[in-house]
Amino acid sequence: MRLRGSKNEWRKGPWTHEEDKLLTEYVNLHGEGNWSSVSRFSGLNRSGKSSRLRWVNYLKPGLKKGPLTPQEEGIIMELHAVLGNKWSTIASYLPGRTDNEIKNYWRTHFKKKDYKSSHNKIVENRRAKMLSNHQTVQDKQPEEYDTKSISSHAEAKNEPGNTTETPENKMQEIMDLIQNPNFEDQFYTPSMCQETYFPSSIWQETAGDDSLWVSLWDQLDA
DNA sequence: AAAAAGACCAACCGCCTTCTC
DNA sequence: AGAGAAGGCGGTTGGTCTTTT
Repeated sequence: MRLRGSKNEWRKGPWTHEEDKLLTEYVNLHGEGNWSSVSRFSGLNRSGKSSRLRWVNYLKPGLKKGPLTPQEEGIIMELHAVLGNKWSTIASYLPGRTDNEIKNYWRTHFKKKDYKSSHNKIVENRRAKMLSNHQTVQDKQPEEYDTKSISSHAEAKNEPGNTTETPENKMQEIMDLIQNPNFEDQFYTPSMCQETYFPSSIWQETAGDDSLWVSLWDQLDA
């Protein structure tokens, strides 16, 4: 059994330059992880949690500073329409951006009343089309994919009750697939920041005729 | 010029999952 | 196997800056 951490009161509030320096030195020396050891080895009076957060959201090399680009906004919008508030997942498709940053951005920009109705329409539209396309893929084109394909993945799961044909279950299944690492390997383009950043099998047919997206980006750019 | 409102963002909190012993 | 620690995540808060009235 590991020893409990000390009961000392951790410092809270904004980080100082000196604390940032100590944390950076610690990570450069010991690498990321072992956050609970930060205070012991660096002299910082910060909790491991706080240290990790500071590093991940602010100090980590490669983080982008400055406003999000229109492309990044678009990715956030679309991924949120599919994934919901899975900020860390969304952030994983935006190199240099953190989940906290995206979460903050979403709250201040897309949660506005003006955007809400548009976004809701997109969500509904996407989900409806995803469900219908997913069915088409399963019914008509299983041979198009290898062992990581949608149909084989569903079979491999072999979960009792996953054949229940409710929209909720189907949506859940699709979301499980999208979040599956193998699924990403199979269907996502190398760079999620390029023109196509969605699994082609599901999105291809919906992208072309979806005028909602175009009008939305026009609104955002206005 | 000053107060109020809104926007932005760093950081904390609590819960859940994973890991270690 | 189970308890506790550690890590990770999403929600929320509160302080600061900017814009509006």
